[in-house]
Amino acid sequence: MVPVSNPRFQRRKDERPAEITQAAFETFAEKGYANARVEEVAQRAGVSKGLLYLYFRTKEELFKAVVRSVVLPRVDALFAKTADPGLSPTEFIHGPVREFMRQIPGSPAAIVIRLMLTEGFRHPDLVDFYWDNVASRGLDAIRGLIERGVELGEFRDTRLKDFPQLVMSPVVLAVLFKLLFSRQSLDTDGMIDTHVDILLEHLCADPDAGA
Amino acid sequence: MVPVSNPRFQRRKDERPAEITQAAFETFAEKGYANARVEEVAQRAGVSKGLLYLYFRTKEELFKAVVRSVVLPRVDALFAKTADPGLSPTEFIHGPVREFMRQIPGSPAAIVIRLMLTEGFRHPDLVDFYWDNVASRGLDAIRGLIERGVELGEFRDTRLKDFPQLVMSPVVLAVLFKLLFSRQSLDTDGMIDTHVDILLEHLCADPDAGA
DNA sequence: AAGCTTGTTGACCAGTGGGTCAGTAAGGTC
DNA sequence: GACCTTACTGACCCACTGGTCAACAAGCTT
Repeated sequence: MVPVSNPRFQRRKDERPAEITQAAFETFAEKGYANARVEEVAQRAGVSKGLLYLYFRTKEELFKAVVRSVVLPRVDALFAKTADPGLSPTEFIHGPVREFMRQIPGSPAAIVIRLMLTEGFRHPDLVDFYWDNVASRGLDAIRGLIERGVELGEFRDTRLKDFPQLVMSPVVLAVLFKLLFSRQSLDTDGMIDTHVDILLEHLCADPDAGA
Repeated sequence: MVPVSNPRFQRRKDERPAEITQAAFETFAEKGYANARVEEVAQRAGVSKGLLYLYFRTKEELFKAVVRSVVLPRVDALFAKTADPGLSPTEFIHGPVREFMRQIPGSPAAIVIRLMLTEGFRHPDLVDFYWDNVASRGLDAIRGLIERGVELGEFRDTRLKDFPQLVMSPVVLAVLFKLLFSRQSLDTDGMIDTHVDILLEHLCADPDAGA
């Protein structure tokens, strides 16, 4: 009559970190860093708090692991799509770029952005990581895209190429708007479409039209 | 030999709230809400913690008082300038609006924006306050400005008027960028100028030029 | 200068939550 | 099946901090 069939727990060394990381992401997403209890993370992962501390030295280490594990796969997937050489810069912006911008609000990326803003300046090395792996690479990609369009004679050579941030700014705003003023409705897609139209209009304008 | 000349404290009932509020603003700005200690706020205000709790019932009340006291004067000052009737919409955007946008990053408003983002969704009534008194009014002002330009025949009638957020989005981005990636340099003024140029170009474009 | 009001202090309390560790048992090995 | 390694548990510790309150004294009034 020994309860062999019902062990209190299983040893699953390899799976634990990912499971804990996932639970932590959910908890941080709901509560933010400071208000997330390590105990709750452990519970969600179906694990004791002690075990969590076996895999992650501190709460801060856990937080960093979360950001890395959530961000890196997403970014890599995105940059994989970027490598589509069959489209002209105009088509590329009007297609994949616009689609990408539409998807960010409402995706886990939005939560990561919020976490970066919320907790970022208390974790400088995390910000550096984010800059190197996400922001910097993204801005370079946009700049490169514009420059390619200029070389091809498709785009005008304006100062926009010096400020690739301008391309993404409505996306960031949309993320924050929905996060903060969730009570107010905002047609995110419409806003992004309008923005993309304005940008393409600016880039493609006939230089001889005005003066 | 009674130390009459050196009283341990002075009674300054009227000045205390403002002084405490100011100290709290500085502390919240540096540490964020969760990491700011009430004790530290009291010390900065040159006051005991007990006295602070005489003027503010809880830490949260204190936080709300801070946001109100910092935001309201600024917003009112801004909307006072807005009432300049001597400028055309184009001139108005190119002048006061652009100047306003340039000033936000680097002003206390930036800190308030960060605080709203950081702590906002744990203080819904504060978000409502901010929406009613700042965001909503600002967006209405921009929308009104564009519509006036359209009526005067100065601007094209495009979808931009449905998304006044687009006008402000680079400012928000600049604030966050400087806050987060303070290590990276960003020519905020140049970016805003470029943005304003693109917008005015879009609004003023000769509708007969293209097709 | 005595007496009163009340602005102000500072020691204190209690809840919270990050982090620890002695002990337990899963599940291999021989 | 005896033995060993170690993944895992859960009770515990304690630093920290938001909030309280009895006592104190500034500075009026008379």
